Amino acid sequence: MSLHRLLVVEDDVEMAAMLAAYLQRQGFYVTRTGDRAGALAALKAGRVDLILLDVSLGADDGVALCAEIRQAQDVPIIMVSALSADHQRMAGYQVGADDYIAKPFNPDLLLARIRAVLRRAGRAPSLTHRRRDSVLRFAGWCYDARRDEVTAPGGWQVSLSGRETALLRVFLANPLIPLTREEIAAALDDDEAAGGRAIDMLVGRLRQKIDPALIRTERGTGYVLAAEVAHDPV
Amino acid sequence: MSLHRLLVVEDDVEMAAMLAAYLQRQGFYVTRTGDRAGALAALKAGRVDLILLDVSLGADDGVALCAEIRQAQDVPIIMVSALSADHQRMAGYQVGADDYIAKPFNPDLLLARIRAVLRRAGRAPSLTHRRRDSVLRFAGWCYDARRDEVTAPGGWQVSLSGRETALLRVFLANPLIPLTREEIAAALDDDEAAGGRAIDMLVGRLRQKIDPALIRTERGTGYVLAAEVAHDPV
DNA sequence: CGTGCTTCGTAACAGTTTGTAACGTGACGC
DNA sequence: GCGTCACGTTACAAACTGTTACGAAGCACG
Repeated sequence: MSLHRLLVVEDDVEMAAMLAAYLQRQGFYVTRTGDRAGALAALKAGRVDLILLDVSLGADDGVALCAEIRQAQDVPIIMVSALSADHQRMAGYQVGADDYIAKPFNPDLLLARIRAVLRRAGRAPSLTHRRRDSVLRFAGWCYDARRDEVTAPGGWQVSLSGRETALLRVFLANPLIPLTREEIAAALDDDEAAGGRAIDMLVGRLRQKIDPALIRTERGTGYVLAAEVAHDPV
Repeated sequence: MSLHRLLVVEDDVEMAAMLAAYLQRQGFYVTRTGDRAGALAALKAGRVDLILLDVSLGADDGVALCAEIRQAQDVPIIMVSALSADHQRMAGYQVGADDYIAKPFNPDLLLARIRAVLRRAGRAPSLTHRRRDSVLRFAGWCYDARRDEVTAPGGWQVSLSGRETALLRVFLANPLIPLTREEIAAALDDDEAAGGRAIDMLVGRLRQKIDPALIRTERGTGYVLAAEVAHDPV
């Protein structure tokens, strides 16, 4: 079974208890908290698969909290609220909520929607690298992940530095998806690189060694690998 | 910009037309169909980023169709229905829908939920139409989406900047449809541009590079691409 | 420990892109 | 005809990016 970990952020203790009991019976691992500080602490403490976030949290604002969480993490968030007006719902979606459920709600319907979001989130690609033990082909080029070797369409071998290889792998893991400098820096586990122009330099050097047209610039945004990638299992 | 491809499956022609027009103005590439056969054909023809699926399709059953599609593909599906009872919603989620929206609905809320699902699905804007309709012809001109190249009727090549290309694609996605500045800004994912006269400048620069007569001004309203667009499969 | 090489970052410069401001011009209502 | 306002166009400034140059850090080797 799933054993997903849910975080219920709800300041109404009775409501939170009922919700937690129900969800636990449905096979989820539930953490409860009632305010912003508790939610952030729980997120810091460990991985959370989905957040049920009440909009009205007493002193704290659920919408603002949603935005705050979303800035740092891509964790699925379902907002729960007694406020059901369209503009209030849209405010929730605006700050990155995956769904917005008005109180009172049918618990079974909530469950269905939790499952729908979890299913979808489970398949979302992340910025992490994929399997290393394969050969990737893109636009006539070839990257052997086991040997860290890059072969040009003509058969020539190109030697990349460690950092260039890491960058290439980031692109290969996210083909045709525009990546910001911040995302690239994060994928390289190098937060400092996000500040200066190190990423630009790196991209420039990689471009010089492989086909410059393969990495396109998204002005004001970042860079994209302009080719599809085929994974050859070996 | 977005340029996601949506498939609207709706047997009420008027409703479908309104929906398609609205979504096109929001910068989506919309395909319409009214029944199961049409939906399956569209899915077979090319990649679709999201399906808006009406539950009541005359002879066909939307819920069954959803299940059928889900068995074959992981494409995001939002069900749309006049049936808003909880058990009917749950039936939708049961067969793999990502969201379920009851009619009548606020178009802006629908838009927010489409965006939420697309974001979670992690789909890069579909490049299918680039491949399948990778060459668009309009009034003797030609736009190769794969290379972002524009060719004049005489055969000369015109080089457009990124933003000019984006604007041209917005027009090509909405031929003969008058677009307000706000709609263009929205399609360009640039809310700031709606305020000043950036859109006017952009249109002016695009006009200068291609035939000025191709983009007509709707005084007091916005601009129209004054040509039909043919999609050349490649 | 010094030397030479490679790698990788910052600084600086130039070319391009794009928005704002300003001004003229043409269209529309009267 | 005429005033007003939307729009086209020019000029300019700011931002972004590619590229070069250069220096620091790491590493192999004698």
